[in-house]
Amino acid sequence: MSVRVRYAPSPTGSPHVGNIRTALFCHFFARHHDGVMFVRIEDTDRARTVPGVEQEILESIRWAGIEWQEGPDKGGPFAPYKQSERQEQGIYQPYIDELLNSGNAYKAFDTPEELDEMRQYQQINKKPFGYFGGAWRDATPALVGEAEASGKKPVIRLRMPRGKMLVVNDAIRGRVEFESDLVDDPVLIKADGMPTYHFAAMVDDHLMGTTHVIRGEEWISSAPKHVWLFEAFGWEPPVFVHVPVIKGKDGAKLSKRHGDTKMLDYRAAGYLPGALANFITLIGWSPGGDREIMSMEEIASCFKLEGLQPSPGVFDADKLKWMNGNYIRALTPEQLISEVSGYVTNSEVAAYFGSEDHGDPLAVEGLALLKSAFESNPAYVGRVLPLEQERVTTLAEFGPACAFFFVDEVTFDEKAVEKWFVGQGHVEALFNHLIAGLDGRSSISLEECRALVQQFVDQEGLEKLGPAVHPARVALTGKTAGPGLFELMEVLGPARMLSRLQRAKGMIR
RNA sequence: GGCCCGUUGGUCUAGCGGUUAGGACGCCUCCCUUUCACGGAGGAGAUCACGGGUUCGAUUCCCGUACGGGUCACCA
Repeated sequence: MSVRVRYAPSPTGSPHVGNIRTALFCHFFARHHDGVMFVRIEDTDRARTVPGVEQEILESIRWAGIEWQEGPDKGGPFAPYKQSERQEQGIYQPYIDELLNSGNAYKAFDTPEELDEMRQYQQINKKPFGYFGGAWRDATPALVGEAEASGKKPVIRLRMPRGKMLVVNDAIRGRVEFESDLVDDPVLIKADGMPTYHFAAMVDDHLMGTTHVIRGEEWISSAPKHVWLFEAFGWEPPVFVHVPVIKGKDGAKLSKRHGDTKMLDYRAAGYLPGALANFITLIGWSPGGDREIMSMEEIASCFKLEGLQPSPGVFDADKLKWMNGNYIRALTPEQLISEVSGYVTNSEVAAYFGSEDHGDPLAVEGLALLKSAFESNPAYVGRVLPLEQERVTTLAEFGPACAFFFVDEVTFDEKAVEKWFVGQGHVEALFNHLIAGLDGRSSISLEECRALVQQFVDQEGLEKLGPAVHPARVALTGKTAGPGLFELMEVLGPARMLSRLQRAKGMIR
């Protein structure tokens, strides 16, 4: 039987890295088995559905490099792939009727207030919480008829069995047992007529031929309800795969408090999708052995359920940065240019670094400089970028790192000026030497730059390059750290260097 | 609180009865070198949560305990 997995997000909030990791697992599993991955939108809660989120979900998984064959955006043999539409088409009706007729479901007319009271009572008396019968599980037909006649809108609940051991076969944990007496009767159809997750997802999983249900660990405690539903229908259940949650540095479930959690925030922050996808699939999954940096293809080819971990993992932002730097360094010059130009023109980037949570004026400024340089002098940018490639860990860092290439007047670092412009007797002579060598030229090669500096070193009888290189770098960039001096000189060109050198001369003390 | 799941250096992990417990991030040292970074070579850091078994032998198997997590909605 060929594998069919579903990614079934609920459009109630922006997808975060945990959600996307689940989607990644679905994708790799399906691809590994040449199976099908489909997306199904679980929007049965009308009140909590947030407009636009469905698009964000699709955009997030698309950016992550996930491929799906069927979904709300592309249709498929089991369309529609949105539960609200399936409900409108009456797809769930015959199944709830079937359950009602077989006695596996019943109508309950409790009011929310009555249920509240019940829960309070259970809490005070230290009883298990939940609907274990209430007033309606065993109500007489007469009573039900009466309630119906009075116009009350009931919910429909699943009648869980009593005195039975419910077994969930989890692909990661093996056999997990639940005493049925401790599992309460879940609502299948709400009073407004909409199905709940418990009902719609299981019916759809069956109807859509789902072979494996890959979902978050938070579902494991309701899994016995799902298993029973399949049994009540006489259907073959799918294989359940409950993947562990992702935690923040403090050990609590990843949330907004931990900084970025929205998937697309990482795009705005300058992460490459391949790096992010690589990194998050390694939380809770391992190919075995030492492999870490892997392309989507590589992961798909060796992805096995056995590599999935049962315990939660912590999201280590430092390691993500390292991995992203790795991916940036692996970019060809052409890829580098296209990645960065796409990045700086993305409006969500400026918004991200301008926001209160991630405010970073230096990034905003540097990225704006980069963006306008792309417009005015793309060839120059193309030469600048490779010089910083191995020095950044995110696309955003190209902004501040490259800024000195694009400004008319560099910003001098106080300490750098202090160290190299003060009390260094040879610096003025150095600058004059460079100015003389640069004057009148339209361009200069890396080797010519080296020769020019070397010439001064020889003239002055200096033992090392340092005393010439360091002041020159500060004069040209304002900083003590950056690309190799000769590389940066070549790209900067004579004209820019001349004006910087002149200005720096005035700062010698 | 009930039920369920988990527990290898700070973090992600390899391991699947016998290993000097391996790798990666981070940290430190050194090398390379015109700085930073990259790269390279080392280092510190784990009584494999604890206590009992099983076994000739347990990080690996079983049972408790502790700790952590998940879940107890007409939310998913």
